[in-house]
Amino acid sequence: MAVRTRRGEPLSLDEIHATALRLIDAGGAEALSMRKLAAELDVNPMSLYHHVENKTALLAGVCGLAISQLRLPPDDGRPWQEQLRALAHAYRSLAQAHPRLWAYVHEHPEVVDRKEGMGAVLRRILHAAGVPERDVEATSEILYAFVTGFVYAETRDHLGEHPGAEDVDRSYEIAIRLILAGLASGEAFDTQP
Amino acid sequence: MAVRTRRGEPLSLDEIHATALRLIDAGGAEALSMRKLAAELDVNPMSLYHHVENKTALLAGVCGLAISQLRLPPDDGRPWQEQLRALAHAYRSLAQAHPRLWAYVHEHPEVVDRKEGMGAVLRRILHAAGVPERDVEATSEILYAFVTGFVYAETRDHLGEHPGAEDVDRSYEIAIRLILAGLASGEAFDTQP
DNA sequence: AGCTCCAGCCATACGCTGTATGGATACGCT
DNA sequence: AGCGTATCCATACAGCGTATGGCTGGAGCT
Repeated sequence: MAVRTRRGEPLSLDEIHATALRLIDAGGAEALSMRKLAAELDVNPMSLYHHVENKTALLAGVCGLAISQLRLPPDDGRPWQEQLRALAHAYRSLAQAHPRLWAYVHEHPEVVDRKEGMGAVLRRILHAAGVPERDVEATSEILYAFVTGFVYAETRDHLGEHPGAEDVDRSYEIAIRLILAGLASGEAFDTQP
Repeated sequence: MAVRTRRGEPLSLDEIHATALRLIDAGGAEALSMRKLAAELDVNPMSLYHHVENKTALLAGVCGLAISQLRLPPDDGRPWQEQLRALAHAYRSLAQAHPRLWAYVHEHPEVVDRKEGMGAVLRRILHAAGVPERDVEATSEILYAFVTGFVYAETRDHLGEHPGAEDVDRSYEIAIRLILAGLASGEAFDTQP
């Protein structure tokens, strides 16, 4: 079952994912090529294809690995405002841990299943916030878009230059409060009963 | 000055931009290649480089052409809410006119100068909305991120399947109202004087 | 008229990409 | 002993952006 490889140990999927993530962190997803990855692993490029279907599957795997790190806030008794803050914070932390990978995620939203995990928690919170039932789904999509839009822009800028973490955090605070106040007002949902 | 070309007329930058936009509308920016574009124009690939520095410059040109279509709402006396709606609407219309090109714009924000046009109008409106001076800049960036995030998601989904334009417009209405209510509340800006 | 200049166009080539195809190797199992 | 199979590798193909350099033929000048 084992073939004498030019390196010691045979390849493993985890090792592939880990090195791919390293390369992406260093140079972005567009700097990742199967050949460079193979070189990094001291392996023939084609060997990768025995562990991974193709490059997009590889990238999906790496993204899934990162997403699985997301720690969703539990449904404790805290007010919905705090729970929403916690959820946004968890998402933002994830993005900040691997900004370049997250750029890829933003550009390929299909790798993250919004129906799962995150989406459910978000809908629960919106329900608690008094959003009318028929608008919970749409509002969930909207807030997801707002947060991803903000975090995308933030991580992008952050890669370029460092404008002072204080300003950034203040911006983040303003953004969150805008959303909370908008939700709390209830003015967004009263077109017809 | 003119060389017998394999087609009749010599190439022009406008013609290049127009056909590039057509190809992008049809298959997205990633389906645009210099060779395909040249074939479409019945010209040798290298001929393009006498009118365009390279591919990214070409894409920037096409984007700029689209962006120049943006009709910024004038500073009439209307309340800031309506002006903000108008601005968002203008932006959204632009994206909907060329969704696939806009996907590229979202993924390469550097092609659009936020300091210019759009940004100035947005800051003016926020000022009228009573946003404290020191937070106008940050809030402008935030709203820009919110709107682009929403429009990006919307145009993306819209490319996949057609979930009914009514739902989409209702979502858009909710999103706008969320922002307006959040701004109107003033709760986002009272950390310290 | 003859000259140069050069804008516009094209042919060739290089290094890069993802991956289809098929062959080599070496272990576990019967 | 021999087979199945998991893993790895060599070669090759089509496509990409573009560097380099050569051709052509009108414009402008002497």
